[in-house]
Amino acid sequence: MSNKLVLIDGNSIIYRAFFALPLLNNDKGVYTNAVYGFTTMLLRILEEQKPTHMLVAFDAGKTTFRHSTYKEYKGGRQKTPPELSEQFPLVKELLDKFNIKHYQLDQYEADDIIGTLAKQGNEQQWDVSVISGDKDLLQLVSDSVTVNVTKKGISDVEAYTPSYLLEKMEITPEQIIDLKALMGDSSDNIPGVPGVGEKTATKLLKQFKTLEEVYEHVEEVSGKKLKDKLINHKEDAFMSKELATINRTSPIEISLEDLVYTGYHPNQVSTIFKDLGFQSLLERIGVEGESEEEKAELEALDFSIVDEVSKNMFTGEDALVIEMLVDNYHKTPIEGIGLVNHSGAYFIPTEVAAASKEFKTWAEESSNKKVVFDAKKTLVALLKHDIHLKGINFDMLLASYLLNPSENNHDIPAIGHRFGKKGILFDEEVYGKGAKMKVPEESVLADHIVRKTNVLFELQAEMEKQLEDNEQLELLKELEMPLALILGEMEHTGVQVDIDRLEEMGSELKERLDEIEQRIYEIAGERFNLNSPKQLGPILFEKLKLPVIKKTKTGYSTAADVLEQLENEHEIIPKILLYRQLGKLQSTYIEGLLKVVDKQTSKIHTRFNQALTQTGRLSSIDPNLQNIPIRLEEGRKIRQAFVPAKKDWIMFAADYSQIELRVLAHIANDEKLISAFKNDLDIHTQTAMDVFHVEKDEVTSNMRRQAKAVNFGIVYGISDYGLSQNLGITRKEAKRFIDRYFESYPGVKQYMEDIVQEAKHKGYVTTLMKRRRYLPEITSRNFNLRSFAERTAMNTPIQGSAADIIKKAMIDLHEKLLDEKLQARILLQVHDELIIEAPKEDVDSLKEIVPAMMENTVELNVPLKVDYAYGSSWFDAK
DNA sequence: TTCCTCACGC
DNA sequence: GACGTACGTGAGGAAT
Repeated sequence: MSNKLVLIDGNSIIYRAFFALPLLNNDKGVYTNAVYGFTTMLLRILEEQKPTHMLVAFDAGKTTFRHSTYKEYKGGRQKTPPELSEQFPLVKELLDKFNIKHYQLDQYEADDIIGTLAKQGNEQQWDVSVISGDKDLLQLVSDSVTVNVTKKGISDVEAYTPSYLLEKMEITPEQIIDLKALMGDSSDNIPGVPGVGEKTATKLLKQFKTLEEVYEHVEEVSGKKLKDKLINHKEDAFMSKELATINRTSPIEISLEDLVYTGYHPNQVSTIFKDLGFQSLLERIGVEGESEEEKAELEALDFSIVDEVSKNMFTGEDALVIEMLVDNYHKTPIEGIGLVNHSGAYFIPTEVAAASKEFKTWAEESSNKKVVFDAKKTLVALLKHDIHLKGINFDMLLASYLLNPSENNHDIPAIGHRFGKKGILFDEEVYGKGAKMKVPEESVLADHIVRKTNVLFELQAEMEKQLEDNEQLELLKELEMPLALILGEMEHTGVQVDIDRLEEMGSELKERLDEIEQRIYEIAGERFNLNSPKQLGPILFEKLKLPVIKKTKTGYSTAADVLEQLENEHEIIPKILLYRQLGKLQSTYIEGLLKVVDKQTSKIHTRFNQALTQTGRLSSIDPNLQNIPIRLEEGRKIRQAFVPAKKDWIMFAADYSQIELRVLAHIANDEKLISAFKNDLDIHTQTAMDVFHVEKDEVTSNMRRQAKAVNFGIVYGISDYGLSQNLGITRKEAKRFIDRYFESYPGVKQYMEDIVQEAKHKGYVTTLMKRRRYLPEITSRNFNLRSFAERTAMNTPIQGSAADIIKKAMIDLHEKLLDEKLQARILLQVHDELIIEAPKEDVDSLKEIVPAMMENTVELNVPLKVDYAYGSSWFDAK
């Protein structure tokens, strides 16, 4: 088998990579973009070329033998940026891990090392491949030496063989040197002959073959000016030739045999990849058995697998982890339980804990403090085993969320890594993912769970300290943690669903949908997949020749706002809109809800995600009960299926009226806005009066609609563009509305300006209850990123404070219902409203209690106002 | 699986 | 003047 030698021009590739890629850095703040680019290139070469011998050559230092010929050689170059310099040692370290030789030689450049070895390889008739970003190296091309030059960026190379070179540049490899001699090279400061560029040089070489020949026959050169220049700069030309010539007999101290390459060990490489933060490359090197390997590296952790729980395992300050493999803890079995405290670490198999009286006693005693990860999940999971967990003292999930909501991974291993705890694997590494996910054998499972519990135990103090520094400890302990328990109860209680009612609506819908669908096919003259915008687009805009209003990345847009503009153009449009509307009801709400109803109890148990949104709001999943239709009557009927769990009970719904705008009035301390709310005016009408400068009775419904959209925009932090889309007006008009709004409410304008400054100064904004949102992009030079951050700075204190308020109201109300010994219970929260179920006879009490608790939970300089209603279903509570 | 488009709520 | 524009969840189709 013939040998394959790969020679890489290290400097050239690293420079290319550095300038081609954005300035990435890893979690330690080390710049890695050039290393990353170099590594991707390296991996590709290893895969594609399968070298038997390999070397990466580097330039040695400032001066080379060429400087004695011409001291200006490479003069005028920009200094290498420090962000790049620091990456060279990293590349060399990386090469060591790959078992790839690298070499540099004093007074010589990488080119010369490569030239010398390429020549040796050529003589041995090896297959030689050179990789560089520099076309100078093309002089090395021969039948057995291929030179690969990176094209723009580093992702692609162009392989030069003698014939390709001839085709592309119309010259031979040897002539590359002559070409350089004539045209020079500004990047290396090689002078060449002034006025001779690539075109002229190529022409001359085609005619005379070599530089020497050119000068021997210089009289035959056509064009007087060119001739004169050649004659006048003869010395420059020959010096340039000398400079451009790669030395193929450098005094290197290595031989071809030293370059033997036998492959790398993925584990050795994976360590440095992890240090550098090259997660995406780990897979590429096939670190499959990573969990096994990694585990071997983890320090052993002592723990016992418990077969009987005993009192003396507990200290009264214990970390507890309830492990489940699937996120839906309402219907997922517990895989095992971890317990760590000052005196020991334990793995308790689920059935051992479930059967243990000792465990239940410990768990239910509130004076036993528990450190947990995700109090709500822990609580709900144990409730299913009839264990009522009390005494939760710290919730790491919520703590991590409060410290930085923009962190999107809050599981224990991720938090552990962020806080420098390395002795832990990610769940995915232990359990696998997707179809390959499975429970490992008990010893592996137990080890992983105990490690997690250990991280939890060890990090509590540090995280509390950080929260304390941020003045957020109260937010955690007095707001989010108590709320978690209430949410847990709400989820566990669930909402009763009238399945028959849903199915009835479903079959009605099905009939109507079938009918509309058939009618649409008739009008279109063909059958197609109506749910596919990709298929619908051509039908509407090609076959029926409707005007194209908007395009998406993949074709014509058929979104509702587009179709609405075409409503009167063709009879098919309203039918499609109706089909979409009803189809949504059918698939998401009827079928979707039926899928998640507990067949035994006919109840739905959503999960409120308390550690997700950037503003502090909750979200609801599996199913989402925060987006049940209400705007259109047809959809609103879905709410008829949400009913009280018990006979003679009612649904009671209470919602804050304009809570965000009231919060804005308070935070901005805007006199006009405050007085509008103090006088309990219709805020949209008031805004219309102020923006359009009209009296109350002159406000038309259209003016009010526009004013409402402006208020909406203020609350949600949308841009002039967003407002223009909302109102179907131009961006300029939208901007005028916003300007007028600010003229009317100078306090609001001042607040908006101040909060942006504050965000720039501190790097974050806060809410009423000290929730934080970091906005690093507020200082970005990118207009979009910065604008977005600015709008976020304005909006988050408003939305976030409103979220704080309703959260506190839930705690107050929950406590009050207990105090009053009412059976009423909160079922759902939908951002500004609470859904409660209660016995009929509690209604009078609720009418008093609920608004009172919600309105008085905080005191602002405007009143909070709560509206309420009740009835025999959620639909009727309107 | 993952991405895109669409649609529902606040 | 560019850029791509409140936050969420979920369904279905299409490309991988």
